[in-house]
Amino acid sequence: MNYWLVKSEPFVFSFADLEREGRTMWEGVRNYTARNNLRAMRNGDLVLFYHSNEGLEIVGIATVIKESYPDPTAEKGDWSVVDLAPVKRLQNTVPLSVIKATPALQEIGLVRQGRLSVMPLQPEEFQAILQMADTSI
DNA sequence: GCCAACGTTGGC
DNA sequence: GCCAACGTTGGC
Repeated sequence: MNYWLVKSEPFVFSFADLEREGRTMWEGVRNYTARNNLRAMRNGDLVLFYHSNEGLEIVGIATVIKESYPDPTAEKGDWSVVDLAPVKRLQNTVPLSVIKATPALQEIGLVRQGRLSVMPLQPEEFQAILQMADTSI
């Protein structure tokens, strides 16, 4: 089991959209590091869902339901997508400001590499965030 | 709206 | 292969 975090601008695609649609193809990643992270995802991995630009907080948990395949929206280049489904909304959302103020979370990509849109999480980071969210799987 | 961080592109 | 110029992301 691996743990991940993905970012989405909620006015483009929000966690509520994911819940409404039941599943989604995580398309449009055009960064090699992020793409390689998508390719390392396995069915059943858990994915925290972060709202960037607006909200600036982790709002929910998703899971990988289809491992990487070629991005049909890519006109050129070697890009990948995975399919995600919602697991549950967090009881309490976890804001970036709180994450930044939490010593145990100083190493996560959200803090260290602000622009990366798909990043791995250490199991203990994932668990710490769930605890802060008062949420269990 | 600004700007820092960082990735990509292209000239040499 | 280096590096300057440029584009994009995303927090503030």
